[in-house]
Amino acid sequence: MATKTDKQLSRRERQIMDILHEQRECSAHDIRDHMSDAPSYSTVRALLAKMLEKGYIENKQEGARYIYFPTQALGSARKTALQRLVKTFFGGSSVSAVSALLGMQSRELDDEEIAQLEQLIEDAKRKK
Amino acid sequence: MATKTDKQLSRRERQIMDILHEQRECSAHDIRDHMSDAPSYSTVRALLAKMLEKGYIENKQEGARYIYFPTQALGSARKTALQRLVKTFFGGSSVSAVSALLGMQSRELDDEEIAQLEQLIEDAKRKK
DNA sequence: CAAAAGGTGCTAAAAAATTAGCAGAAAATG
DNA sequence: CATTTTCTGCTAATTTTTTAGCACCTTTTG
Repeated sequence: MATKTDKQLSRRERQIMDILHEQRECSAHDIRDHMSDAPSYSTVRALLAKMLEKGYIENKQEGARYIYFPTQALGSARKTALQRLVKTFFGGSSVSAVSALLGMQSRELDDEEIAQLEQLIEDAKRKK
Repeated sequence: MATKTDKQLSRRERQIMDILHEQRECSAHDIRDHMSDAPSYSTVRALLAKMLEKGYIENKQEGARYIYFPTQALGSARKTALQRLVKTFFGGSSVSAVSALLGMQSRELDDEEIAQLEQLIEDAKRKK
């Protein structure tokens, strides 16, 4: 079954989707405020209307205005994004991607994060 | 200094960039063959010409035809892509992203990969 | 409760992206 | 070495995206 969401997003739509994923939910104004090269408010609303229609996002009434949020659950959006990235930039190797992620980390990891990572490897070992 | 490459890519341009990143280098035909919903050959070439002009990609003559490849080095392209993804989908936490990466891994990791991961953590610890 | 502020829906114009087609040059082929 | 094939450069048309503006409704505020 081909959902509406498999259509590719236009440049502005992608920009708005990214903001919604990062912020979880936003009013039209919030979104505009997060756009570095923001167009007019009217434009943002037109884009949101189109994205609603295409099914990328949903909205809920909150007091006087609408709050917008992505239709796709965060978990699956993350998964899709990661899969694409690993395929495109790392030849499909998750481990390479992990390596790059840890390597580019500027600040040091704190104890808790180290522990988390060790746990993840433990899990991977046990799964084997 | 604002490079040409900071402009956002259009839908088709992004599609082609992804293919070039994945394949490293391609002829116009190669690219078309990798597009699932490919337009005409003529169209692909027009897109490539525009991307050349904007500086996203470069080409080299190989025998009769041109071979295209991304201007940005693989390493920095990876870094940019990862940073965006971590920011957008994981609230800036690399460790969360690593967790998701390892978690969604369908097949088990082999011994070598486990060893690599352990080494990465060692490095992170020592850096601290 | 009148005025102002802030929100929405709809419409239409401007700009950008996407597309195909044709003419000509270079290489491959018999 | 003529013919066919393959590629390029250029042009122009179509489609999609992006944009602003207007008219109206709802809430806030003095």
